[in-house]
Parts: sequence; C-alpha cells; structure tokens
Amino acid sequence: MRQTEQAKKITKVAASLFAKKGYNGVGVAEIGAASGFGRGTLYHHIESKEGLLHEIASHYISELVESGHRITRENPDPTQRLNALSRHLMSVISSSLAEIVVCFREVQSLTGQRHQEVMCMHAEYQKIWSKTIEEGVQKNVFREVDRIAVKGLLGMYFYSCLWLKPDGLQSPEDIGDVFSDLVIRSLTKGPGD
Amino acid sequence: MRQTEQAKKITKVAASLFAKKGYNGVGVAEIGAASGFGRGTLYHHIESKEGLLHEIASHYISELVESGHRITRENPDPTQRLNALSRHLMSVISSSLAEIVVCFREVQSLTGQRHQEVMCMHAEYQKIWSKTIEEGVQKNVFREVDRIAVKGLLGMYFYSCLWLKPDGLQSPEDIGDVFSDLVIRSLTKGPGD
DNA sequence: AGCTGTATAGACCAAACGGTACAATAAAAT
DNA sequence: ATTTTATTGTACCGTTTGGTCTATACAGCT
Repeated sequence: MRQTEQAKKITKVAASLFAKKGYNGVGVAEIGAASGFGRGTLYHHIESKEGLLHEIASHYISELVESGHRITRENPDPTQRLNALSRHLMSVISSSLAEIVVCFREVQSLTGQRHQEVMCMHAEYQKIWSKTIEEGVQKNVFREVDRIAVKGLLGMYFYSCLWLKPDGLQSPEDIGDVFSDLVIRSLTKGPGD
Repeated sequence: MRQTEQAKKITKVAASLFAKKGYNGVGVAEIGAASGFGRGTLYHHIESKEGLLHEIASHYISELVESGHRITRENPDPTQRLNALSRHLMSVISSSLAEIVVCFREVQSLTGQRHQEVMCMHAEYQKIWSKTIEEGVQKNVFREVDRIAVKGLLGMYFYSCLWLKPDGLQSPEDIGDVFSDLVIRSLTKGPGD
C-alpha cells in the first residue's frame, strides 16, 4: 500500500499516541490535532482509525518476519543465528519504540480478518525462534528445553519496549548482545545435561 | 479498604473485561450489565471507573511486593530464593490472569497520585529481584550481569500473562520451575567467567 | 479564462461516554 | 407498625466518540 507523505506523518503521530494512551484512549480528533489536520482532512488521508492501527501493527510484525527469514538463511549456525535475531529484534524495537508497543500491546483492538492476519504473523515470528532452538538441540549445542521456554525468552524482548528509553546509554546492539548472552547461556548444554 | 460481596464481584468482572478489551475499550454500562447491575446500582457500589482500575492494579502488585519481602526473609540463599520468587510470581500470574494483565498492561490509564503509587510498587518489586541477583554475585554464585538483565528476565514473566492459557497442561509451579531454570542458568558462573 | 483533481476545514450525525439525581423498593431496626 | 437504612433501576446531564457531507481553496493543465 503506497502511502503519501501526509499519511506517513499521520501514521507516525497515531503510533506515538496509541503507545502513550492506548488505542481506545485516543480519539480521531486528537490524532488530527497532533498531526496538524482537522477531522475532515484526516479522513481524506486515512481509511479509518482501525485502518491506522492495522497499518502500524502489520507493517512492523511483517518486517520482523521478513528479516527473520533472511537472518535464518544467512546464519546456518544456531548460536550465531540467535545472536543475529537478538540484535535485529532489539534494534527494531529501540528504533521504533512507539510502533512496536502498538504492534505488541494494542493488537487486541484489531477485529475480524485484520486481527487474525496480524496474529498469524506473530505466530510465524515465534516459529522462527523455535526452529532455531530446535536446530541447536539437534546439533547438540543446546539442551532440550520445554516448548514454553521460547515464549518466555521472546517475552523478555517484547516486554522491553515498555521500559526501554529512547535516549538510553546503551545502544540497541549492546542490549541485544546482553539479551542474547542470557538466552544462549540459558540454552547451552552444561556439565549436568 | 473493606469490600462488600457485590463490590468484589464487580471488581472481578471489571478485571476480565479490562483484560479482554483494555480499560478504555470498556464502558461502565458494560461492566454493570456483565455483573448484573444497572449503571446507577453500579455507582452505589464503586467510587468510579478509575477507582476500579486502581483497586485491581494496586491490590495485585502490593500482594507481589509483600510476598516478595516474605520470600526474601525465608530464603537467604540467592539461588533458592530466585526459584521461590519464580514459583510464586508464576502462581499469582496464572491464578489471576486477568487481574495481572490489568496490573501490568493497563496501569498507564491510571492518573496522578494513583498512577505514581502503583508505579512505585512496580519499581519496588523489581528491586526485590535485583537485590537477589546482586547478593548472588557477592556470594560468587552468579556472574556479574548488566543492570538491564533483570528487566529482561522479569519481562519474561510479565509478558507470560498474555499467552498463558488458564486451562493449560502445565501447572504454574512447573512453568515457574522452567522459567527459574532458564534464569538461574543464565546467571550462574560458567568456566569462562 | 475554464476545467479537473486533490487538500482542507468545519458543520453535522447518531451513538456511546462517565457520572448524577431521584424515586422506588427491600430489609432491618426500633 | 413505623422509621431507618441499604439497594436498585431509570431518566437525564453535558461531552466525546468514529465517521460523513459539503463548501471552499488551490494547484496544474488546456
């Protein structure tokens, strides 16, 4: 979907408002005012309020899925791939904080087809991580872990968009390294396994 | 604050609605209907809609803080304490899923004094985990980790309320064990540290 | 000048919002 | 039996909701 400059601006403003107050806590009038348009003008550039939410949520989760597949192709080694996934996920989160908050916290406000479509992509992204860990187990570099472990580990990343500060001291890559270090250590085989 | 039976019922119903649709996605009429009261009746039992949100959020986070302090007293050993904190946190999450979702995802909708108070307790709970890890580092059982690591590890738990199924196969204690296993492995000293 | 297509603002809509007032009812206490 | 007290439902308040309609402005083109 081709977006005009104004539409991009509106989407960006909407994302930061949704992130701050929640989808239902923001009115279209507020979105218009914050982007410098009246309500009529707003609807000349967007389809609907929910369309705005869908645009934000689907754009970022599909970007994650796409990059996830690319990283999988580029990194046959499970440990290296985990680190690459970790760095990439964290850099997307920190460079698009508001959008990611919307993508992970406000999805529930999508309805029908749109909700289903976005949830599918979320599941697909999780599968990318699951597959990586499974491969590591097969190659005997990771220990066998419960299938809910990957949900837990991913939660570590997803939840970070709620406390991450955009002007924080550490770079996203540094944080990604800290996290992937935690993840890899929690997965690698020890003497007892 | 003493709560009548009806008020408890309303609070419970409100929590599950807030969890499903978000605080601003639910109207007082809907809360009333779902708990079997008219709007007028509802306001005879509650103070306000935001009061309801505050009641839910503050009750559960303060319970976590209180139990956290108790567990700290009862478990001098950092590793055992982490496991106890993990089990307890996961059992609270899974036994009060909706309330915990509200407590962690809808806090932002609280305003002024109430918001500040609840955020304070959230910070205090995090400190309980931080202290435990710090003690483990001092006692030389944990390696030194970045200060954001604890945020990440806690996110693992907090995010779980969004995917946990109330009728899941695994008991909360089992999940708590899986998680604390991940946490402890990611923290314990290895050959290289 | 006349035409065409895109931007823009503001009036307007029915519905829903959080909250209050008040009268009616039920239960308990005297 | 009578008076309090605690519950309840309904009508109502002003405001805001997402969304539409229409009139105007302003480009670029002929």
